[in-house]
Amino acid sequence: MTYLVRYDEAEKADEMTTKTKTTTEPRSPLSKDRVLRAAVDLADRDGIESLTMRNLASELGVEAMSLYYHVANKEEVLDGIVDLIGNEINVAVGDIEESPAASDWSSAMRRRILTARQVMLRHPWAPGVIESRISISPSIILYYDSLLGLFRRGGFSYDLAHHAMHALGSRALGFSQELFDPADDGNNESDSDEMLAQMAAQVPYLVEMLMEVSHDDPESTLGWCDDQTEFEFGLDLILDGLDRARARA
Amino acid sequence: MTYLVRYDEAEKADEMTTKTKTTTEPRSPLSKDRVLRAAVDLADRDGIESLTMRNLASELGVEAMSLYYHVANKEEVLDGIVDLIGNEINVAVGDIEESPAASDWSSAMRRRILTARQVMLRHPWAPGVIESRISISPSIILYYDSLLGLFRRGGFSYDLAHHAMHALGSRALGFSQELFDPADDGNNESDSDEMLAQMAAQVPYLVEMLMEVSHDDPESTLGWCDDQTEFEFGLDLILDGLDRARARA
DNA sequence: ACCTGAACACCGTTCAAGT
DNA sequence: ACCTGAACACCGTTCAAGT
Repeated sequence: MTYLVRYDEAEKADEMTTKTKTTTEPRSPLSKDRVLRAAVDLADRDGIESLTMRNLASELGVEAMSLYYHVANKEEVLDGIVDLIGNEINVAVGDIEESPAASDWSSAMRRRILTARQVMLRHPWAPGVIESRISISPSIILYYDSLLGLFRRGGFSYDLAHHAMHALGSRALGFSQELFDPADDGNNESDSDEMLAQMAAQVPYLVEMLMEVSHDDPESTLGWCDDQTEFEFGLDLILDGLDRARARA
Repeated sequence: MTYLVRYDEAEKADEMTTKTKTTTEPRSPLSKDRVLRAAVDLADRDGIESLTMRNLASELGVEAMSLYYHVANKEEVLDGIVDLIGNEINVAVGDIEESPAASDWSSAMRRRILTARQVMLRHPWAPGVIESRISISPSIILYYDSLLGLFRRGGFSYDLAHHAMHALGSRALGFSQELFDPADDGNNESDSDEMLAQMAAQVPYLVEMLMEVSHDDPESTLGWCDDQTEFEFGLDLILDGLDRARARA
């Protein structure tokens, strides 16, 4: 009886593999890979704060303690899901030509980074988890190495390429954690004009700026106000600067 | 008796005000400000993971539940300590001349940002907490407004200044969360040569780069491998790019 | 007005025990 | 080999009660 219940719960989380199984084989046993994939799905669906060991277990139709047979602890789960995201990036980026003309390193890198960004937009929790990791994921090392290869074939010294990777920072992975989202001050548009007038005395430049510019496409926003347009502006600024530094060297 | 014990514990956390108090007055009552300052001290001393309501309370010689009389919840504590850091930045930045020659907006901003970075280096937990906040701190809004003023007086349109703030991202506050710290793979130097040889097949460029370049000053490192040299390289790259964009406009 | 004790609903994790 | 029940040491937080 408990058995059947467990089966039903697991089926929800993993319909496809279950359907193709023979009916006598009750459940494919848990594996580290299934645990990690379920963790990504859970974070995608309910947010990273819902990713607790207990929630993750129940998603897999299992008790929390069973997870510890497959992963050492929650840190290993977090390391693991970052690595899955890294794989997703590497697959997505795989289609992009590897050896562009040396003069064109910049647009090749641009395409890679914007592709990585597409992956991040599918997993909005990923930037935060990536930044919380102590050791770096193997798949993301591979991604970095591919960027480094582009720099090298584009004529960068290792020294400059090293600076370049640092200058890109998290932008290399397609995101830039923004710190200030004027749209997210908890006001709707109607009362914001009044609000702005009151703020003008304290932060005159900010208020004037907000009255002139505004964000347009909320769909492309990743967390704060890292929207597509701003991301590309910053990215191109850096890529241009790097190309000038390369030409100078 | 319990009374005296409480007094002694609290004195440790706040010697100065206690010393100047009359001996009949036992304790200055808790206040939101004292709670927040104790929270900053605790995070500075023992790390942000030690900042629990129970730890914070005992630091103040009080029970955890007492804190809730002064702050609504832990989120308010975190918002509050970020605001304290913002104040610290504004004080440190206050000495810098406000109205440089228009042509010199860049070096004036550079000084401000590197000053903000000094504050961050004193509070290594601050970047993480800042990025975790939903609403922005008033003191940091003030800081942003001062940067915006520099852009404006330097000849930037609001539109370009807006892009510029986004391009700077967290660099405006003096940090850039780095994602990859090759030095932190858990190896000491002796076995790393062997290690590198094994990695070479998978990530050839990375290995070759690591053999050529290395980080030198661990003192200037903020968390990952955001060291002073790399931070300034990235910052100058962006500031240069922005100045070119301004001249073009 | 300010602080507390007891309790609640959560965490991650250990360990001995089940099949 | 794989999973579990009970328990532990922590969280943040509520609420009625103390002074």
